[in-house]
Amino acid sequence: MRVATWNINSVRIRLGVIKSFVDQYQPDILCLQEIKTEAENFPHAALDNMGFKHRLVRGEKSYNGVAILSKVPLEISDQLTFVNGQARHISARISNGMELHNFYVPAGGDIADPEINSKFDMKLKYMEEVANWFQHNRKASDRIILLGDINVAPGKYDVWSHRQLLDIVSHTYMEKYYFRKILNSLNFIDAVREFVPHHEKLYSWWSYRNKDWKLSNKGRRLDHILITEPLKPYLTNYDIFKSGRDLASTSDHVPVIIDLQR
DNA sequence: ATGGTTGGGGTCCAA
Repeated sequence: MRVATWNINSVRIRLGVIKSFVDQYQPDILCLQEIKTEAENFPHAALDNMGFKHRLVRGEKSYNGVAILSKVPLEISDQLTFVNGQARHISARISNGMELHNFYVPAGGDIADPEINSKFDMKLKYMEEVANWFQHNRKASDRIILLGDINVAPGKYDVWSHRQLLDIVSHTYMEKYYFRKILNSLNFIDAVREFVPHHEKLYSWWSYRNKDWKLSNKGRRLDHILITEPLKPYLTNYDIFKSGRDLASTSDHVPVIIDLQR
């Protein structure tokens, strides 16, 4: 089973690039973040035509919003709301006993100080509540996938320059502390790093604000797929659709993919 | 130190 996560930065304007990705990678489950639409305006027909007969959508107007698109049946699970009422989480149970949690963690604004930037404060609190929820409501022996745009680059080699980004939101010690708390809540495994050594640079996002994203290559790994220990034996492959960043009118994030083989 | 770009909705906010 192939599972992918993609911050799509508006689902309605990206149907073309979603089709390109789906044709090339054939994911069984595609989790989207930042769909930027209310559920009633979600482009169900177009995604149904791409083979996703099962869809769970939690949207809001203009901002945020998440969706799970699937070729295999889904059963809606919790829709968690932390810190504020925003649409940043949706989850589903899959027939083989797995539970999938799709998150869009707050970006946190520009200033990395919770005292003067309420958005950064909200991000830290959000991550703390995610960690607490898993610790209290699930077990490390459960089969759980936690994925999405976590908006944290946790490792030195998850950013283009560790030194230059130490005080930049997404790579501060505070955010890395709470990322670690989420990992520790159920002993999650960072699936992609099972395949790529920690000293190799790896990104899933490149800003729009560069003339040539590939030339400057100032990327960060903000999108993650975490799995609990019972799923580790099934993890056979990963991919990051880096060339997708070159598609016309695409998101600033690219899809991150894993394969779980039965 | 600053500005660079994108999307949504509505003449600005969030990323």
